[in-house]
Amino acid sequence: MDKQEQILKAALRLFVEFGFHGTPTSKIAQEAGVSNGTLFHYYKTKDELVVALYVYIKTKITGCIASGKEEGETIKATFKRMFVSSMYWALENPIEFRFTQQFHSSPYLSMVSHEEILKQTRYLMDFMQEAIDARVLKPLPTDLLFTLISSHLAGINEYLVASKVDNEKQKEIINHSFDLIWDMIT
Amino acid sequence: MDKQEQILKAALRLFVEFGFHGTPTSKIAQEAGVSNGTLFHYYKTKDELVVALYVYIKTKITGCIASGKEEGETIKATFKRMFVSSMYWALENPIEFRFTQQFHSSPYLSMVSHEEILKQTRYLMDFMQEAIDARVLKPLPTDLLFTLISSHLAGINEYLVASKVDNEKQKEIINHSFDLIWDMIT
Amino acid sequence: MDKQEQILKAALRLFVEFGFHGTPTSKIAQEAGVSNGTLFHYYKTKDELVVALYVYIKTKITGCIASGKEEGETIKATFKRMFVSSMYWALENPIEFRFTQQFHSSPYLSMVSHEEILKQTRYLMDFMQEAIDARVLKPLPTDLLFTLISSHLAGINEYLVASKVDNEKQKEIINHSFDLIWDMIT
Amino acid sequence: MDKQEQILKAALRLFVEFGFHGTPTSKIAQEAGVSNGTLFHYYKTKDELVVALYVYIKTKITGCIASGKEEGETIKATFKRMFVSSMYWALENPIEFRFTQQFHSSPYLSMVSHEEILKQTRYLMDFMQEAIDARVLKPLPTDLLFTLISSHLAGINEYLVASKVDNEKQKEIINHSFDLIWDMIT
DNA sequence: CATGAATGAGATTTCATTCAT
DNA sequence: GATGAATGAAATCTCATTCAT
Repeated sequence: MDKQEQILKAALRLFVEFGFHGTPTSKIAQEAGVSNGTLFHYYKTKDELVVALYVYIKTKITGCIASGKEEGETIKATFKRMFVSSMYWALENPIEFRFTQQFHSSPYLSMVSHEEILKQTRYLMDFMQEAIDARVLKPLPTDLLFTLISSHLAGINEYLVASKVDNEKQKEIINHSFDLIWDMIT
Repeated sequence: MDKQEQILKAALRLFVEFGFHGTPTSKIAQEAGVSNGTLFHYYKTKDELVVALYVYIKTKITGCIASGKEEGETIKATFKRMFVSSMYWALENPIEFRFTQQFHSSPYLSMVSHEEILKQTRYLMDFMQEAIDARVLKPLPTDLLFTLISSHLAGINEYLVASKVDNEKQKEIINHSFDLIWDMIT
Repeated sequence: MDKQEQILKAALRLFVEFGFHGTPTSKIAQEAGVSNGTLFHYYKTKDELVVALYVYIKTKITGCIASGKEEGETIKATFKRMFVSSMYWALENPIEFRFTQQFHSSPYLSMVSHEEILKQTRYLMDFMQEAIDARVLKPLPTDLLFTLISSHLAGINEYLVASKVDNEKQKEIINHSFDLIWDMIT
Repeated sequence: MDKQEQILKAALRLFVEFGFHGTPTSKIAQEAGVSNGTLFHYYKTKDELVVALYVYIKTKITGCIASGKEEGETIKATFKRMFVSSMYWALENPIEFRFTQQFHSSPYLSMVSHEEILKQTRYLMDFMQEAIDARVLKPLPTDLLFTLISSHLAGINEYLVASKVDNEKQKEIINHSFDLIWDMIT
């Protein structure tokens, strides 16, 4: 087994359950089945581990959202595909999603290099700029659009998790919420 | 001087700057100009202080949002008044607002008693239910509405804080974002 | 009510239940129904309170043991009366007795002034010396005799408390244990 | 060097001199020549250290008392051997003996598991039961016998330590005190 | 690469004691 | 006399991090 990945997996579970500061590195090592020292062999500091975990997860999300593009898709279709797949990713990976939420509202966020952030968001930013240039989206700043959509997604997700609706209803709400946001930005 | 309030003020500032765990109680006491023991005279534990601070701030927000009601206001007007005053409260009290954001995505949230949460949200929940009964709002669950609006507000606020637009533009965005959300929920 | 006595009563109960160091002065004050400051009004330090409580209890025991002397009693009869009344005192006042036991094997013992100790033991020491002079007791040092009898008493008491025997049996054991000790020292 | 044993040794010395609560863990670590953290690496809490020290010492005493058994010894001889070796152990290891005394009359006693206590006393209890079955000892409950002998031993020890008699005299007193207790229980 | 004993700075919390009212 | 808010020294315990094996 890849010890590095075991460490990340253990860290993820524990961070979400107990918070970053509520999780000692010793417990992560123990849960991962490695020694205390090994953790620090792979990650020089605890902070580095936290950030590495964030980048690891973010990369998975970005890949997931970007995939599935079909030829000749309309902008709206692309948008919807990305919106819906983000939504389902969050629903299917609640632990990972909660981790990113926690991370965003923590002092760790400022430890992620600017470059890394750009790398993660570039794809979406570029897409939105194109959509604006094509007169499909309203000519709003792309980061405002990004923020609006993200917070909308987070809101819907929070609701779906909290009020356990059945799959049918869930699908309906997701579709509906896409329409709402689409109306907002076009 | 009320030492209890001095402690809360100091805690607020430091928590937002350094995070809950990045702020030792000793620094809070020092910043508040009281002894270490005094802090623990008023709050049995650090956790208790954090929760007390949350309740203190939440109570202020709730009071602020609820105030200003005029006779004969339409539901939409009431809604807009509350939306706009929430927005301005967040903009005028960025420290307090960031604190509540931090608090919500922290393990401390689960330490707030259910009763306390109800007390804070009842007013809005009741209002939304009435608006639904009056066929003004869509017949969605009030907690979904609440979550949607909250995350929308947070999104807009984040954007306004990040991209420092002038007052005129700010006002425009707020009005516009109200229209967007109003379209979503009616 | 005499606040001083209330404090002593509360202290006794708490010291026996939680130990000297497991009992904060604040809890004593609370339990006694007086303010924190009042406790320190009567006793300058916690140590002083502990010692005062010891002297208070010891005085009661000594008085109890010395009382009941009848005219023309033989030395053995006097001895037995004192032995038995000590035993019953310990059984009827288990809290007080346990307190003295705790006190004896604690660093507080060395805080009791030599004079105070003499005052408490003089009566018994003198009596034993007379008994030796009268060739009734073996010519052993009185403090050895004292230690032997005390530890014997403590041993029997511990046993009687631990193994709850009925009154009849209890009486029998006490009488028997007197005979044993009497054989030892005569 | 075994750091764990160094810690126990330092703790023993300090506990006897200053009491359990008068001895901060920091001083134990310092005296043992290890860091503060090391102490807590071996013993999760101070309480755990205190109890571990007790078990450590008790095990040494028990081993010492049980050893030296010769073939064909009469019950009385075995009894005397154990009595005398207990006495000498206490005299030669006054620090250890005082520690156990302190421990017994402290709230820490209740933290020792029932099993551990049984393990320590089984040997003696069994022996006494056999002696009773052989009609050598009076048919008293073994725990009464145990308590009586223990308190007698403690009493004699206290006296011998307090009144520094010469070796000759000491031996005489020990022998004599054995005769006394033997008369009591047979 | 892997280990885990060792470290020690630092955090939270307790509590005897004081003192202004 | 009585109060209890205020104090701050000190205690226990945690935990990220290092390093010899």
